[in-house]
Amino acid sequence: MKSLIISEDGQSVASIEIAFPKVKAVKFGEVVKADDVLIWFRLDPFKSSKLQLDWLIKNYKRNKFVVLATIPDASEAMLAFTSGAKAYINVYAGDNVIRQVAEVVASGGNWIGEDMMQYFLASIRQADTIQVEGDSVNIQSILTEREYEVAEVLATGASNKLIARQLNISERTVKAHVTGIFEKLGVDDRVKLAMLMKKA
Amino acid sequence: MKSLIISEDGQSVASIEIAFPKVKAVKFGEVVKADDVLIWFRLDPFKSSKLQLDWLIKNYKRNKFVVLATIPDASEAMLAFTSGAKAYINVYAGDNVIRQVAEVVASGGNWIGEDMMQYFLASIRQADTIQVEGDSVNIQSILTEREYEVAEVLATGASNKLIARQLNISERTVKAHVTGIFEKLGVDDRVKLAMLMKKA
DNA sequence: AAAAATATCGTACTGAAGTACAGGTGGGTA
DNA sequence: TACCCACCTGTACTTCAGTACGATATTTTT
Repeated sequence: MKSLIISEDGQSVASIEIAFPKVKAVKFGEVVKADDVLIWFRLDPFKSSKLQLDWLIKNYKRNKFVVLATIPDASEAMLAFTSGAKAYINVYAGDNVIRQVAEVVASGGNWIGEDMMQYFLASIRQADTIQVEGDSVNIQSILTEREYEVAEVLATGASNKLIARQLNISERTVKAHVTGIFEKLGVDDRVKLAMLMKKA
Repeated sequence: MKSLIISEDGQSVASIEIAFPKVKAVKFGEVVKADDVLIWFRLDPFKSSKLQLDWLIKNYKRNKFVVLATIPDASEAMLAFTSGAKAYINVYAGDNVIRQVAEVVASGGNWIGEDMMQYFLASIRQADTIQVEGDSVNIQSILTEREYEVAEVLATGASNKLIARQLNISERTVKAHVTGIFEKLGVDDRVKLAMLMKKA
């Protein structure tokens, strides 16, 4: 897979040059028609990340791309990934990292650095925990198995009747579980419970 | 970095053998003291993933590890990553992927397949968008200002009465807005709305 | 200027949510 | 054995959510 650098000023990136001596570089705004080309997109730190990415995905719909950040930042990374980036790396990453990322992306993977990984995990873990006296406690561990099942279905927006049907118990029993859950988690209505349960 | 395979029966894994001919394999339960060794941990599909991973991180605290799954599954992957795995791949992955993963992990990265990436993003993505005829549309842009305000307060778990007090309008008006919101977003109860509004 | 969208509020109704009394069974532990 | 816990169910009640009619006033769009 060939590589193409896109940056504000059309300048190249040293480490990519080392990894792929034949790499070309174009200015932000230029559109080069070429499938099967991996884009290395260098974000201009002085312009809106969102606008730059919007332009990229609009004009390079078919291409896989990697975002190069001058000052890596979790929320910018999130934006990059949700825009479809296959990797988000520091523009000063070494050529070995560049080669690695290129390989990973070419074979369908995503490259994620340790920081971003922590960020991802923190966001997801959070969804499943509540704060009890300062400690974050796993919801699953303080609910009984059945209660957790009820909570899971409830969090999809299901009514008590639906939950009952889904778990093959009476609506009354569902209510009993729900009440138990409320007490344990310290909430008083199903919306708050759903928010606590929210994962995906 | 050396490699070590750990599996239920102590059997090796073909593609890893190809990638790293000198790889050793030990049975689940055995503890081999060795720093700077990358563990390839093959999960037994017939036993609890959690218990297996708990054992691993207890006995191989210092080692980086990659989880090999027989039947890859998002929640198992989540478990693997939250347990500290650097990658989660199919046990039948080719030797090229194995080599790649080893490199990525050795240099401090995490390897994530496309499916898992989607799962991650779905969990974290600003839940501020909904799918309308395939496109993801920003909720804020399709609700009126007032409706969005109502939706925001509602998503904190507030009752209609509370929302009314908070926005200085009557409960009846809140209901009117809520009904309007439901229609626009295609939901029929406040729990589902709250889920749409929930941010990471 | 007419039409459409927005924001506000009223009454009345149905059905669901949530709680307050109950009660029963089975499994594990002190 | 006695007790606790998880799980299940019932009736009855109050409160809330959501909808179905309704309405008026203001602003924006056509």
